[in-house]
Amino acid sequence: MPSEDQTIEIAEMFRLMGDATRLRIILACREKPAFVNELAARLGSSQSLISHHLRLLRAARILKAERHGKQVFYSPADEHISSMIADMVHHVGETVAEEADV
Amino acid sequence: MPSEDQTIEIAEMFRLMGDATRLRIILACREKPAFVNELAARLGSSQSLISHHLRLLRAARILKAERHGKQVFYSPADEHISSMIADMVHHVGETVAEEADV
DNA sequence: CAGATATATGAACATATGTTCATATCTCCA
DNA sequence: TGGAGATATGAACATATGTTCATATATCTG
Repeated sequence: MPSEDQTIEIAEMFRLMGDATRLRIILACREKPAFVNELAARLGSSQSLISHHLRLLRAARILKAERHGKQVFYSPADEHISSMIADMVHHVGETVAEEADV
Repeated sequence: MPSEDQTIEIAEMFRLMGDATRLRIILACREKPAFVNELAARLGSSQSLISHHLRLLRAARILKAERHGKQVFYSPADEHISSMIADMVHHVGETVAEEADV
């Protein structure tokens, strides 16, 4: 059993992944790391919204940022988190398949 | 890449795990499945609060409920989700250890 | 340096969410 | 059947959160 502090930290991690917009950003970076404007375009969201969320994901070390001139390049920072999301993707895919079988 | 619907479903799963009270309930059931009143006592929360959260966890098939007379027994329903949480517990434990090393 | 481009940030707002309190529902037993 | 115990549920409330708009900051180029 995790400590109380760890429990809160774990919940915070899950909470960050628990918003569709943020999850899309993580998935997008997983598929192909990109600059902020590219992410905004790919996800069809405003630059401001993406940037606000990127800040949270960066602070939680889920994504990392590298500046290249005027642009900032975002990519997965935490492979463990990243593979956990992949695992959940797999899980949901399976669950849907099971339900379809019935 | 998951579909839009799947993305929302995945986010919803993470969101459910992203609240400290709910996470504590899941962890408690993982450690030792129990009746509602036991869970409330172990977590030091009100029966009402626990029950509200149990409803969400049950609906998401993260926990399952079995009635035994007047009491209702809750235990993990989804082993995959359960092991994913265990994985996150491990992850946070490691991260803390790494930071301590520095 | 001035302007343009890319990103970050702050304020404001509407909505979602967790918690509490009161009460309903269900189950057992005298 | 009536009452007590265990759980579920609804309303109300305070707070947290996601989004937008406006604007600041940073970087490059002429």
